[in-house]
Amino acid sequence: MTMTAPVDELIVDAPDGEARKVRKGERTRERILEAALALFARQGFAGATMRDIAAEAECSLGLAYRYFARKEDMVLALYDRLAQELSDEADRLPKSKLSERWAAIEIADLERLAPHRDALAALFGAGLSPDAPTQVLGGATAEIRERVRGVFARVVNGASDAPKREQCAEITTLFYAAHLSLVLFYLQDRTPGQKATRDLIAFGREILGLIRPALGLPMVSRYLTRLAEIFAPLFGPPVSSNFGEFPTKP
Amino acid sequence: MTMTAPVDELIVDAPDGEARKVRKGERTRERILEAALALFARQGFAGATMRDIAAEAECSLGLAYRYFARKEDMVLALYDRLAQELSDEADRLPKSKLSERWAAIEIADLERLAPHRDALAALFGAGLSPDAPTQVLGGATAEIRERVRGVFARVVNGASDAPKREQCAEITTLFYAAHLSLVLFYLQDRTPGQKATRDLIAFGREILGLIRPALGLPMVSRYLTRLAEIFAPLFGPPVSSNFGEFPTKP
DNA sequence: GGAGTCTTTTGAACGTGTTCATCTTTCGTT
DNA sequence: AACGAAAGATGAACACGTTCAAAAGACTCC
Repeated sequence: MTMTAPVDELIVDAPDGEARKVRKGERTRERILEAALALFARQGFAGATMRDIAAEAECSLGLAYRYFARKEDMVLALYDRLAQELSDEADRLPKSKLSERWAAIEIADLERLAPHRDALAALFGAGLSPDAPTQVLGGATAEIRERVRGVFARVVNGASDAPKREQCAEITTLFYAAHLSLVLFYLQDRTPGQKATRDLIAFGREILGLIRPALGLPMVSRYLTRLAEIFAPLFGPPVSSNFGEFPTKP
Repeated sequence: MTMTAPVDELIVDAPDGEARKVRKGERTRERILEAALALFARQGFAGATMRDIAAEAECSLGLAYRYFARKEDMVLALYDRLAQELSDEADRLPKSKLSERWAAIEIADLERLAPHRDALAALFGAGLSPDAPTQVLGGATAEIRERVRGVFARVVNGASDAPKREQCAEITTLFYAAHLSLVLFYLQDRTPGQKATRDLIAFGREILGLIRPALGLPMVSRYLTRLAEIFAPLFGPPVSSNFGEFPTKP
């Protein structure tokens, strides 16, 4: 979260108009990330070698590893960025019905993901293994998960027909679960223009609108609680993470 | 599907009581596969190197690659085997209610998967990428997919309260989609004894029992049809596959 | 039993992700 | 100005998955 404190965070000397206020390494990290993302887009995740990336960023191979311990961490940084953008998007959402807000945010997310399908698939794929260093639902990604969860929390709470407080948390959990499934679906969707995924979102919107009035019923409410309780442990307690920390090596 | 015909399939000479009726390579393949699965179980998928496997199978590194073009193909062969076993299991299922049969087959499957979580996670993970050679929903796995689909087709059709014919195909598609999701859930389930997954199956069984009487309603029926149509293209047309073919190299 | 062909097997070599000991630069302190 | 430590950067080296040319063996047919 917070960076391991370097001797001083920023130097406000400002020799020229713009940069130099941040640590040099931070700019290097950015340069490497940009190079990586450009290459991922151009030749795919597997097709872009770490040596290619280093060359594109005009640095040595070893330096890339100083800022990104694993190749997938580069995609993780991208995912983090996309999640932040989505978070902003959620704030701009009109105060309409729950079903509309849900569909809107999912469409917005998929549009954002589109240019990076290949890289994201690699990230999710690598994160599937139970002992993977960068697990999708593991400790290293807890911060991002929390951020994405926050997106859905605001989608739910800000709706014109938002359910009552206690139920909002459950719905948020279920929305997050649905979101993960949707992304996986999307990554496998080969239909032109990802029509299947769009249809699925439209379907979800309809069902959600249909179901919304029933959320107050005790029986429905009880089932939702149970389902949310089943999913909750998988999204896990926010184990302490150190993703995003600034490297400080001995 | 069918193996590329070798000059002669089997020699019925039978020098000793048992083997020698199959081609030598087939026995070698089996030996390598057993070695691989043993090592996967012992040291995990990533922990078992191809050199380890070759050593365990007492053959050269190159030979392992003659029978399994990729490391993941070894897991694919395991998955194929498990799918076959599940298919047999489906035939042994009592002619009970749909919800019971569904829950029973899922529990049976997860019990089978349990010893190979790590390896299967690697297979699914590697297959996530759109350009992966062994894609989960790609051409190379079409045969297995068809087999697993068949399992659910029999689960549905053989139920004491089976829906009417046309709807069975749709339900089968949806069951297959649910199955894939369930396996992914299971692979991420860290709760002791995979309690969350078991709870999820129990939940599904309840809901299914609750919903079953409504399947005949035109409105419900129409929604199911739509949903099935959304999923169908992802499971794809059975593109010609050559997984399992016997190698015949120039 | 020998020529010819198909099958099986080998091990060296390549490319890639990752690690690490080491060098250079930066910057605060005296 | 000089020193020393922390930050930044390098590239050789390693392990692993994968490829490939070629050897060795098995079998057919004459």
